[in-house]
Amino acid sequence: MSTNETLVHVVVQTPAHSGVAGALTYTHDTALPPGTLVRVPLGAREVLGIVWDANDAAVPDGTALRAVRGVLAGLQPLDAGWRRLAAFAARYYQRGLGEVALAALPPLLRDLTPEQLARRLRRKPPPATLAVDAFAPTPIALSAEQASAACQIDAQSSPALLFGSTGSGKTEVYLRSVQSALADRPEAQALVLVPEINLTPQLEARFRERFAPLWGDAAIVSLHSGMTPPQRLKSWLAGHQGSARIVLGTRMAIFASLPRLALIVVDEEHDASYKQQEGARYSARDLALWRARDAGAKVILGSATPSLESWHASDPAVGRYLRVAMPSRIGAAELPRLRLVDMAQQPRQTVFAPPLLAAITERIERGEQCLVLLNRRGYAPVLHCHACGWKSDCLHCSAAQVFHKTDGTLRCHHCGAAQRVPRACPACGNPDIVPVGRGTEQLQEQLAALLRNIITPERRAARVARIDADTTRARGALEAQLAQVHAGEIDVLVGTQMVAKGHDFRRITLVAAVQPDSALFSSDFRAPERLFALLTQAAGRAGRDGHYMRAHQAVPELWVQTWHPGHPLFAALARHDYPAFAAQQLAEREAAAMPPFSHQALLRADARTQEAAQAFLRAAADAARAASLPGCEHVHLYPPVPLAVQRVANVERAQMLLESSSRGALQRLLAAWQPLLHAERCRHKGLVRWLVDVDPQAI
DNA sequence: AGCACGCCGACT
DNA sequence: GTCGGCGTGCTC
Repeated sequence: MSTNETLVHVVVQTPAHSGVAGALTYTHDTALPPGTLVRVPLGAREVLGIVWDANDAAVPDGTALRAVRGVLAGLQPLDAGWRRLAAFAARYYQRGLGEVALAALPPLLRDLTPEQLARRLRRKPPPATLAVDAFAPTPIALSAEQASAACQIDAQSSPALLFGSTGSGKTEVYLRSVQSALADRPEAQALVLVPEINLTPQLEARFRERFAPLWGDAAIVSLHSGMTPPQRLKSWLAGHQGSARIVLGTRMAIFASLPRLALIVVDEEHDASYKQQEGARYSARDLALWRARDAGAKVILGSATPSLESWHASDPAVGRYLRVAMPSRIGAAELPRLRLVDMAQQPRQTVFAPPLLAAITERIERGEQCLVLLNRRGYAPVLHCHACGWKSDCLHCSAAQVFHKTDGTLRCHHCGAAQRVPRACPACGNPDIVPVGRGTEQLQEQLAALLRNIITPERRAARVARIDADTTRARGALEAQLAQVHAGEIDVLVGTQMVAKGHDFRRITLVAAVQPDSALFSSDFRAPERLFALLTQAAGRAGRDGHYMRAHQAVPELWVQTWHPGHPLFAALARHDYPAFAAQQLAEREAAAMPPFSHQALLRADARTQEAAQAFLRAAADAARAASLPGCEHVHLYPPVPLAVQRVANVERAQMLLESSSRGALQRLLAAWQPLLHAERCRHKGLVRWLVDVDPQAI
């Protein structure tokens, strides 16, 4: 190394399982500030890297240092706040720093040479399309509740939990908060997270309408995985360079580079989609709280059915978050009335109980719309041969292949394997194989048959449509289908939970959940919480438009078919009493020392055989105890168990639950365990991989 | 994870 | 003779 060369520490995308965990050391002819993006040689490749603070980078011995190949000049270095966020996420979720930091950048940036990036940056003159002569945004009159909520949130610096029932106008409060956070500080930025890609367009339209006249069209950008790589890079750069003042996005947007972050909004904060389920298994909601605190920004979590974690944190006795309630629907719209159908009182094999069918019919005849929910795609979850007992089991997974009648296939929803439906039983040749159970396809078919003689006020036959992941696979398909519903061309909409979230259907007055019971007695302790949220959300689709409801003298209803009408969950649901439901659930959780009264992590192992997977987990636990790792005595290690779907794509899966009353102890154990797990891995052949899931959202 | 190097079967 | 199968092993 010549005297004018200096060492730089660079993180690159090295996987957690490789030996290289932290930063690698390179040479460069000048010092580079931390956060600078560089191209460096790595083995035979040249990869993107981020110059990192040099704290404790292990000085390599023996290996010859290589030189930085190029610097992505023209880009401000990623600031210290962003680097702290990446470092925290890597540490907390037990992944490599390089893996987390590089995955947080737009993919296109990883592939561009410095020259290509420079060209891209040059191509974009700052679009000063500020619509000076546009109308100032019409100040919408807030309801007293909204005004009070906005005011309370403004006055506090602690995180706010905006507890507002569906249709209470939470979005308007977000808009006000964004406005007040950005109005006085010309550089300040806001980040708004939504659970699903589907929800970004309507939210973006709302924000654009309000703020484009103030700050220009370029001030609002979206960031989610549905965008093309160039679009994503463009939005990311806009946030990084400060030209975007409002970034709307899904969970990945929590890692956007926002040097002047002043506010983070997490809409529908209870939604499970905020938890990443592969790679670094982060919770964007939890990171939002961390990032806001670190950046000195305000954070607002919004939900009609908050997660019990957030609800507990906002308990005045706990006082970590400020709880702000908005119980009323705006426009004097009523909350739906709950109609429970006791399936024990219905004829055997009932799909639609007669009173429900009558209610749906009545609504159609009045020109209103209905939404029917069933959380199962396809026609039937399994095909069965009564002659020999054959079932349409997937060859590669411990699950049945689902019968899709529309395209005549059997499909495994776990590994994706698909095949044509056999004409006869593959085992015994019996031509009479029958579908067992029901999916959305079948529901749509049966409803269409049951309603075929029903005539709408426009004197046409009733129409039943279906929206689920299968009908919305094509680009723009969901928008097209929603437009049909809005145009009144559809009378009954059958769908999975994807239609229960967020969308505004003005003419839907009845929502029905036909088969929600499985969640009542699930082994997952969060299942009731999720069911309550789903049914509340679904009910929220009905009767949102007070004007429409009054004009039609319509009463919004939520119908639930159940074998357990006496279940306390339904009593709370009927009263729209989330606080009572939450109090009862929290009491149970506290008694059983479950989250939020304890902290959990999962150690999962995937192997060729279930025995190998469990053997690895047992050996890992033994190693931890033998080494009496820090935190070990305060963490309970449960015995390894197979996952609910034990085998997927010919890989056997097992997991071990770790539980502790101390988050710190759990974190210390996991960190100290990491090297032992790496070492243990080599001794277990047949082991495919292992991974850690901190704060798992399902166990 | 990539991407090498490395040692054995069916093709121009 | 070589194109290519995927088994180990390394990346500052």
